[in-house]
Amino acid sequence: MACEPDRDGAIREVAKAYEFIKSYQPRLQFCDDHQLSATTNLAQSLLNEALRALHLALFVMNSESPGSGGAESSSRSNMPHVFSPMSAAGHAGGIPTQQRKGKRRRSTEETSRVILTDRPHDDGYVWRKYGEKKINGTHFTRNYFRCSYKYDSGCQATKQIQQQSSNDLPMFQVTYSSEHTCNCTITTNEYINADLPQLSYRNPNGTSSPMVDNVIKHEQEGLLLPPLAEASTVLLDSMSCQEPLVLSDPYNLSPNHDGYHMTSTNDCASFFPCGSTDGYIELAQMVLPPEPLEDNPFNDAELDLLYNSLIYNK
DNA sequence: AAAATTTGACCGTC
DNA sequence: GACGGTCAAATTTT
Repeated sequence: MACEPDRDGAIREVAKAYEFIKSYQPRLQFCDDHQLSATTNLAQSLLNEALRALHLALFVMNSESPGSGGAESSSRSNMPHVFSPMSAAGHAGGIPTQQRKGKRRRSTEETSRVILTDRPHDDGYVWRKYGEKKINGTHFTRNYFRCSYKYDSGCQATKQIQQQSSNDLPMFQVTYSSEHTCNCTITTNEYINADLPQLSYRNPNGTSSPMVDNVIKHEQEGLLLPPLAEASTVLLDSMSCQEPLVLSDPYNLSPNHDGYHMTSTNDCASFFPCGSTDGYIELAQMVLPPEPLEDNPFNDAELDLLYNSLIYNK
């Protein structure tokens, strides 16, 4: 893939930022819950989010390295993160001529979007699982979902969930195909109470565990983490191999007439253009503090380095 | 009993 | 023939 000319250098920079933040994080953990100031809380949240984002970035970048020998690298079907509607499903360019059992491969005209997330169900729609397959060259099965209102509203939206890693925070590649025509989104509360499709994930030790989205589990257990520290999603440009965007949890993927837009529950968000041109996503919000933090362990240059590492992989 | 999931079979594409 | 997306009967869950 034709990305950065110096990939190893970029990986080193991200790894450096990761280690830098990691080393400074304990400085913000001296306060107990009662002493936790808003500033420290925000800083801790930012650190958590930055660590998670950098971890994700490293994961993606290492996975993309040709011949890197990463844990997930293997044969053709376990392709790196060059997610393209053309290549992801091995399209042949023909529209299926029959509606019989077993019809497959979608046409090239059909829209698909690919994201990398640790919360594959958190998209505001109700899905029903209709299949599961062991895919060649991958360690995990691929799960197939259709819109629950397929037969009520004729909605043709489907998605595939493929676990990508078996880390403590398992990551999933989610491929959406076809747009929803059902207008059947659910609210956050409805989502929390909804029956979610069953999806298990593999732990590092190889055992299988039920997959429960973090936000649901935390709310059910009464454990509310700082909102910025919940989870991350990487939106992968499906056409141009642009750098992935790392999004923090307050962002919701919600449908609009064009597909999806991102909304934020955080007031101190800024808008940053994203280079994607395929209509998949054109604008991303990057959370920034409203003003310099007191006791901020980073100087401006370091923050610039972190920011550039996150956004541009510089 | 109804709804949801599982799983083997089917079938188009490569 | 291999692969993988979908179907649908069987099974499980609610």
